[in-house]
Amino acid sequence: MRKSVKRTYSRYTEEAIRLLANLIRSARIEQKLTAQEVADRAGISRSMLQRIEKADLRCEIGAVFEVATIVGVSLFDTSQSLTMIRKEINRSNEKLSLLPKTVHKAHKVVDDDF
Amino acid sequence: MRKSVKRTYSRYTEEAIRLLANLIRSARIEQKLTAQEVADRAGISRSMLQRIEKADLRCEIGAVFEVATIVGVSLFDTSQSLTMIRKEINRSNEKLSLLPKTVHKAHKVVDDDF
DNA sequence: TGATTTTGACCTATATATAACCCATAACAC
DNA sequence: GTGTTATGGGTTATATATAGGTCAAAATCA
Repeated sequence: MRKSVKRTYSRYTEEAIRLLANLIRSARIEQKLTAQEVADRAGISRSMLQRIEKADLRCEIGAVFEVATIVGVSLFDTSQSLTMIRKEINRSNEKLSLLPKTVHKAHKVVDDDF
Repeated sequence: MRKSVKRTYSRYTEEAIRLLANLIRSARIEQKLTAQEVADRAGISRSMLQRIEKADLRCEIGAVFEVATIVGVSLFDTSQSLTMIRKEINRSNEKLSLLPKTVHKAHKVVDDDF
């Protein structure tokens, strides 16, 4: 079953996406690309691009990132290139392999006997 | 009407989201937070968090960013704080106000009369 | 100015994502 | 080792996002 979904977001989340949306729109206009053009290239509908540029929080992250890539907005400042981002992925994979696989909370050792 | 959606993504998009997913999982485990805990805090289901950590491209960007925020992964290197990100938003708003509102392609001046 | 194009805001039918289960197994703590 | 919890991988009913369309208004350009 599914409950009706009503999300809340932190201020930081909202504004981060707001910034990303603004950057995307700026970049598109600077490059004189029509909304329809970008939508076509990204494989999405124009109405979807509208939502992305309006910072709609419920857009698919893949669609948003794809549009960002198309208009030239880099997602990670540290890694604007594919090779850079791959290095970062490798680093994170190494790190993950060293970390425990699961997180365990302390047993609920019923310590209430005093 | 709606056509069946089959998306394609650039390599860069895929790997950027892969990196983000890895960073999220690392951060969660480092902080000894259970998947269920993070999901609850983010207001999403555990299965959704699983998809986020597996770099599923079709997750809502709001949910992904919210989880990132919760476990402490900064979205923009340049702006880890709310005040910083707001400055960036202001800058982008100024920029947008200076840009043309729409993009126009050259008229298809039917120049085929020669 | 007028011609042309882009955009924003709707709407609808349908494909799809989602929450909430379940279960088996893995991982950890002791 | 045992006991406990976390996780991965499914399934299902339903809420919701999506593509695709329309229309009017705004913006650009000659």
